[in-house]
Amino acid sequence: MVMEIQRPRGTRDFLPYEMARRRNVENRLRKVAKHWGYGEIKTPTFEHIELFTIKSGEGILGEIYNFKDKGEREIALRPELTAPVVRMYVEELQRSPKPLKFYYFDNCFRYERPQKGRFREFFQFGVEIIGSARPESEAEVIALAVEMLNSAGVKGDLHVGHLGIVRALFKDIQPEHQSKIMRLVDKKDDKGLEEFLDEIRAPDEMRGKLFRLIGLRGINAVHEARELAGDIEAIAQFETLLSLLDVYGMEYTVDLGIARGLDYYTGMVFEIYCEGLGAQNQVCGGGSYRLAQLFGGEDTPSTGYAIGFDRIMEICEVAPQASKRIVVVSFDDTRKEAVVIGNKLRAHVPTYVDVMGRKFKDQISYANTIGASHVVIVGKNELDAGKVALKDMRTGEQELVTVEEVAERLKLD
RNA sequence: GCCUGGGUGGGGUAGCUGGUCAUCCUAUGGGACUGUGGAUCCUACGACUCGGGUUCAAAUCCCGACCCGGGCCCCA
Repeated sequence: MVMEIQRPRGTRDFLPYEMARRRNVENRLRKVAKHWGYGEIKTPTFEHIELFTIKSGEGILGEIYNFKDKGEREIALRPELTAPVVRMYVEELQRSPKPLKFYYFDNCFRYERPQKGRFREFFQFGVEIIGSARPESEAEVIALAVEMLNSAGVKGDLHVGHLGIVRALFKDIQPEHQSKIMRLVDKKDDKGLEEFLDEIRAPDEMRGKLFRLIGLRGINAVHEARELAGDIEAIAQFETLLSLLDVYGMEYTVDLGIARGLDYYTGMVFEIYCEGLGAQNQVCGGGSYRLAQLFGGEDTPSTGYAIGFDRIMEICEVAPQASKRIVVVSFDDTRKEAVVIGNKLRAHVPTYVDVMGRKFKDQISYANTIGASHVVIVGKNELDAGKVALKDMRTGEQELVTVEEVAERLKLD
């Protein structure tokens, strides 16, 4: 008795139909990224674990898939792709012309409890723009994210915030306390936040401003934020960003309560939410960050985001691209000719030739079962005329043509 | 990590107040119809997630593990 081996928890097999859907959506996203001038990159599936432990934040740590390799190195399967991209930049691209614009589509790994829209191996389609701290690049990145989602037929709610504004309030507090505060803000855990502020004896004035600030929403938020935080650089930049988003024609909600789970964000942050995903309603998240310095490079501002590809697949209604395919059917005395003809047709259109030793009728029946659009009949009668019979499976009509004509008519665009 | 619902052939199901050989549909292989598909008929294949426990007897009751779904947390 052998044990049946199952796939590990939180992983998936993708069958042909689902893969066709995924490729379809993937190609749409790629096309948009390409047209906006972003170049595809690929980084290793695993990295040294420090790359992710340095600055990704507590949240990520417990979720990392890690192991020691045979050379005793601590290795981690990547839980996300921003850190690897910045590592790559520091390692080999610091002296290239700015800004650098990259996109990637790859699998990531997190040890979490699987749920709807959440897996242990999942796919992110992401974008990073490196070398610009300007609101122009932030606006472009956000617009690109929305455009990509649109291309997949996904409509989401865009929320935009700015960590620099909130952080300016407590710039005198220790960094560890700051990130703890941001986490509480992110969770919208007002009670926990109050308790923590008590604990570190935060000044009353700051507390009041903080609570009002993170509650700010909508168009007047910037104006009110200025009254609360003063006329600081971050607000001016945020204001410019918002006006640029207007230029792009974006619809958005200002939300200064966005904090994000990864600790490396420093400026603009945004999230896009969608219906129909249960608890995992976020399909895209990103912002501006500074990571290069941490990885031994020069301080370099960057902006990026990642789209939860699997979540998009969950809600978008994209079907696989209709695939043409034909079946070559033959008789016992024409099987070899059928192989030759099948080979010619394969250069132009997906072609099936019987490999089951089936009889003529069953071959046609099979063609019907797999939804072939056409059948090419290779029989003695047809061959004697130097032709084959092309049968349209939908109409049932059939005509005598040459192999070249079949190729010409059915070839892929 | 926490709370909650659930696991019967490849897919979908009946049985689940313990008791013939576990039901039916579908899919798949083979066959009949013998150079023209979807139908029909015959046939083959194939399951109680795993491990303990209770019992004369467990798919059925109990416990645990594993896996799946939903929620919390976190995040994409």
